[in-house]
Amino acid sequence: MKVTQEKREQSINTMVDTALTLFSEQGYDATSIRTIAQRAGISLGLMYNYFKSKEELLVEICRRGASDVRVSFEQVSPEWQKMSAIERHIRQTVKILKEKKDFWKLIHGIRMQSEVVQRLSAEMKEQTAYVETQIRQNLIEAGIPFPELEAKLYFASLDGLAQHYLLHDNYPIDDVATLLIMKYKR
Amino acid sequence: MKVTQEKREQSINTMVDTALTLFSEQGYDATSIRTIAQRAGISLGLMYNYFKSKEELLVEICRRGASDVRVSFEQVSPEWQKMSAIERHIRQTVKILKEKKDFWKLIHGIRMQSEVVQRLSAEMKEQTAYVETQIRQNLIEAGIPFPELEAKLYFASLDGLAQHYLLHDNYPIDDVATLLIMKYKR
Amino acid sequence: MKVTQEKREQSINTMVDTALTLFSEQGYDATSIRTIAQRAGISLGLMYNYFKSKEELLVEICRRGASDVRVSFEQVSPEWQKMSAIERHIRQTVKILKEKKDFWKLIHGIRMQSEVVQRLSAEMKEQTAYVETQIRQNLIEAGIPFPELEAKLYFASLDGLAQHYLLHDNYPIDDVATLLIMKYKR
Amino acid sequence: MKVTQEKREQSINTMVDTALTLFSEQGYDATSIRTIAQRAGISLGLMYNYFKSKEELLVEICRRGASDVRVSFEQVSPEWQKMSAIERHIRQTVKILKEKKDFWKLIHGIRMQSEVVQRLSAEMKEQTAYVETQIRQNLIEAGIPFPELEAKLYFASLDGLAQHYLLHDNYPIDDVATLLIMKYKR
DNA sequence: AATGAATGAGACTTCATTCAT
DNA sequence: TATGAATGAAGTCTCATTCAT
Repeated sequence: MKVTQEKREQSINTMVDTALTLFSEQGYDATSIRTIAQRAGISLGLMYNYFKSKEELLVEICRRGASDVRVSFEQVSPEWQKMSAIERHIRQTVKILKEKKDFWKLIHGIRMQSEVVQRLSAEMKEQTAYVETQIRQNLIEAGIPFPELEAKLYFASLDGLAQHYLLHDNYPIDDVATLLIMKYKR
Repeated sequence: MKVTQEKREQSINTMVDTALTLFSEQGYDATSIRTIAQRAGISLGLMYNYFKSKEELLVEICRRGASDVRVSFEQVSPEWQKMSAIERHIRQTVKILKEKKDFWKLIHGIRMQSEVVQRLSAEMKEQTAYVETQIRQNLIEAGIPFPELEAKLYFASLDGLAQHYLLHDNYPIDDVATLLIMKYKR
Repeated sequence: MKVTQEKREQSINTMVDTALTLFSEQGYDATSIRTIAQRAGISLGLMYNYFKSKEELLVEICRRGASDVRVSFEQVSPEWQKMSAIERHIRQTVKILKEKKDFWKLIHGIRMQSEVVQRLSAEMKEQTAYVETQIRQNLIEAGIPFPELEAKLYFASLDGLAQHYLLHDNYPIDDVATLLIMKYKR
Repeated sequence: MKVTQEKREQSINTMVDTALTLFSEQGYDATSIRTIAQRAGISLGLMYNYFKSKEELLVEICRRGASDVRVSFEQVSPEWQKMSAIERHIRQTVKILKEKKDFWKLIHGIRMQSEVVQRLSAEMKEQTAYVETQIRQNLIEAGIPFPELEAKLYFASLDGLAQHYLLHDNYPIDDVATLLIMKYKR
């Protein structure tokens, strides 16, 4: 029973990891279930013992990704304690981006078309609503005019940063992030 | 002969326009040639008289899009004469974005996976290299440190702005753009 | 244009005929589209140019079958003019059964499970409602008690006859039909 | 040991009952072994410890159904003693039909295609040959002409009755059966 | 005896593309 | 030039069945 459970989870992990890699490399649509199965070293049919469909597999990948984000935002490393909310947010975003580059490549690659990802985005927004509130609060406290618009610009900039990091090799994300942080210092 | 030529061009225009609309609505992969032909009111086979393949059609769409960008950047409206290079660049970008929303939705929707679009991006970069130089020059002249990085941040921010405009309904792009411009005033 | 139209119809006829034969031999579920295509000498994909799905093909077969029934019931051969409504109905039913044995084998083979066929049955009932009225009227005029129940028994008997004819080789349907007719003489 | 034997039989009973229910609801082909196992609350693999295949399971269901028929025909309730052979046969048939509606729905649903059921039908004919002889004898004694054909018509009518009872909700089978019986009175 | 993970053939369906007319 | 019939590879998904534990 326990062995079975373990085997099951191991298989699922293998599938999810392989799928994520391939999805991020070739795109969701361009990756066939057969290819995933082959690369994962399992049979085609096994996928369907655990996931009702290809989309379900995508959903699971997203669920895990979202979970990782949540965890990552919850555990603030000690050295970041004294940072401003914005600096911490940027640093954390960059960290997550680097750690889960595959996942974010997948997300950014399909978010314009996929309903799944749009649903996920909405959910993640809810999760990180607290962070957003902090950011906005921070902008207000800094006496910055138009804090609402300013927040929009902030998120757009950070998103663009992510996009370019995912799109270009050797993008100096840390340096550009530092520059962005400086814009909001004092 | 000339009439024929005109009919030909008109057919092509219809095809390209219809394809662009559908691509931006449903995505490139999810749109079939048959659907395009039906919506364009022409026969399936005719598409292949004008375009060697579906990808060729995409290429043509991109060519036209790139051309529009070039034209748009060349003709500077009089009222923008006295703007700074950056302000002008942002305003023009926003203008192009609004005018060709379909096109940009398509581009942003597939640029992460499609080689075609990556090639196009490279080409467009070459086209707009002059603009980029101007921007960088402008940053330098403004005495801003790290002009290279600063340019990267600038383009990332503008790209993020575009992304959010394309992604969200009723995005107040003009206001956010104004805010971005203000960052570079003086 | 006309040629195209003809080719189209010819292809469709071939498909429908082949499908009907195979469906009646092996059953609807057990017959694959691939098999139909092979036997019809056409490519697999062509089916889907004309029929949205396997079920749609079944629907078309049923439509044609129902149409045949309607036509058959409309044209009463001269020698049947003087028959009673019931005798004529039985004779016509037997005639249709023999002429379209394939079709009826298919129908009787799947009517217990298939919604398609149940819908069709309902439609055909509407078509032949007039006949049913005639039968019932006839039973009433013959002074038979419980005409409603009697009509039910009549249709059940006729249906059972059909069933056994379709199920057993060399079933003497004409003789049994004659016997049934005699039950309702005078 | 005996306990084991009992458990075994109980498991088998559960499987057979569940399978019968599902087969009659959705049809034999449309019901998967996995679904049966889930609904029966046993594991997928266990089915194959008791039945070599899905068809074997069908065979067992049919065996039991046939056995029930035999038993039912053997035990004649006292009140039916004085009925004619035909009246008794019809009443018994209706009784069996009602008691095992699931089973008969399954049988009637697949008998046109399934070899299994055709084999079973043949076997059941042998089993009930005695009854048939009685019926035929009865028809002869009643001085009815063409007793062979008459027997065929009789069985067809009864079969049609069954078919309509299985096919339509609230079918007044008792009343129609009574009417059929009356046809053979005296 | 019992479990359910694993398999792979095969079903339906879509779609870019070709080609005869 | 224009049509749409025809093709067949490839994709997703199902399912009876096997087998290690």
